Order: sequence, then structure tokens, then C-alpha cells
Amino acid sequence: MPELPEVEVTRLSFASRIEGATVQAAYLGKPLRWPLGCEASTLVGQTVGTAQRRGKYLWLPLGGAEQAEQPGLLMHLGMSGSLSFGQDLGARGAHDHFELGTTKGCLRLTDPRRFGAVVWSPSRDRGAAAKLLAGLGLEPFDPRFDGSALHAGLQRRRVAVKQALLGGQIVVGAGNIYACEALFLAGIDPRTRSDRISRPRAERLAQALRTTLANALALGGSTLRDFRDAHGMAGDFQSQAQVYGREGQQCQACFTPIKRLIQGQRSTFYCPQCQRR
DNA sequence: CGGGACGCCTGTGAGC
DNA sequence: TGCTCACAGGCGTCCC
Repeated sequence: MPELPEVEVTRLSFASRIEGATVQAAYLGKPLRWPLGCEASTLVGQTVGTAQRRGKYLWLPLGGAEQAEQPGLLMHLGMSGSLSFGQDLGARGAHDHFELGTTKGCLRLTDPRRFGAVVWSPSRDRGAAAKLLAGLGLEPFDPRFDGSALHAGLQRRRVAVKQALLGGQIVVGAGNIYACEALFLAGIDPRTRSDRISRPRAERLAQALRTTLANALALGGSTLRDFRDAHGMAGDFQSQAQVYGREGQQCQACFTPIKRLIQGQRSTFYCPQCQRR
């Protein structure tokens, strides 16, 4: 589920409401992808800072104001995770595997498949968080991410361009939906070898990726099944998708049937007419 | 090292 | 109705 737009929509939906709260309790349910890495009691009494996003990770600083190196929780929503935040979230369900009770409300991670994670780290730049964030590519809205940076990154790989986008070593944030959509918007066949993408096409792809992600962000992300922001609001981008999940349906630009293929064990959707090598 | 396959875990929908 | 199977938004790890 959660790609960059969903993670950012989630962050925006609770960050300002939880900021400054004091942690009163922490609950751990079934194991997530990795162990928390500290005792639940370590979190109690900590002050929540400003939630940040890096790629598809959220960083929730704990431990007071503006310390140079404050500890915190690195969170990932995996494939099926979502966060909710509120004063009264109701009874815990079978898929609620982490909760942070605070003076301003309860932050709860619901994640049926448990590919998500909540990991304590002594700081964002050291320990577990640093290790998980190392090697991530540029943020798509970072001014340093432009056609030239994308082109250079693609030149260094020789996988299909779709997989280079998904990998996250060049640019972060695109998952299966938005990688497919951005490639459609840029008119590029997803099977094209990344090092064969010309400079002008890389320029177009960089712009297409930003446009796609910004559009999804504005629509509250994509809700294919269970994505909700921390208020419980569903996203609406899925209704705008041009290729994702539309195998056999007509391309809205040229009426050619959308095709599906498998790349790296994942479905890729594309228009064989609009997208060229 | 780059690249590809695998596995983590649960739910859903299709087909029989 | 009930079973089995394929498949699902991510990504670290293990091989070659």
C-alpha cells in the first residue's frame, strides 16, 4: 500500500496533533518486521517531536526539544500498515500491533501482514535508523533530483527502468503503483534498460514522477483496499490511475488495451502504444 | 559489486 | 458452501 504519497498523507494527518505530547504508555502486539529495540518503558515520559519522512519511512523524534541528536522511532508501514491517531480509537483489533499512548492521544499501527516496523534508534543518524536509511536515493521533491541526477543514476544500472525506479537507490518514494503511472506519463516502456534512457527522456521521467506523486498527494494517496490516513480518511488517486490495475481496459489516451507483465516478481501495467523503448 | 529470487504474514477473490 | 491457489501496496537478505 503505502508509497510516498500515502506515507506523507499519514504524516501530515497526525504530526501537528501529536507534537509536544508526552508518552504515557507503549503497547506491543504481535512481532512486526523487526523488534522494537528497546523496552516499552524507555519510551514512557519522552516528549514527541516533529514527525519527519524519509522515503517511505517516518521518523518520530522522542526526548524533548531540539536536541542535536535525539532518539526516536523509525516507522514503516510495509504493505498493509496504517497509522491512526486520536483520543478514543476504540478497542484494539487483531491487527493492531503497536500503540503509543500520549497526553494528546493514542498513535496506533494497524498492519494485518506485519511487514511494517517500529524501531527505536538513539538518533536518526546513528544506530538502527541510520542503518535502515543508508543507501536511500534522493527525495523526488529535493531540488537536487532533476533530469540530470536521474539520468546519471539510471546510467549506473542495467536493470529495466521500472525496477530502477522501484529500487529506491536513485530516487525514493515510488512503489509499484506510482512507478507504473510515472512511466506511463513519461511515455517510456517499463522494460527499457535503465542505461538506455536518453537524457531528455530522463528529464521527462523525473518530471512525470514528481507530477504523479504530487497529484497522488493532493488526492490523499491511493486506497486500493485498506489505506487510511490517521483520521481514517481514504485516498482517491486509484480512480485516476491510467494503467495500474487496468489490464485489458482501454488506454484513456489511445484506446489500446492496457497490458500486464511481471518484472522482479511484481506486476507491471503499461500501454504498449503510448509507452516506447 | 550488481542483479535476481526468496521470504516475511495475512486477507481476498477467482476458480473448481 | 468450502477448499485451494494466485496474488497483493515493500524491502532486507541470501545467493550467484
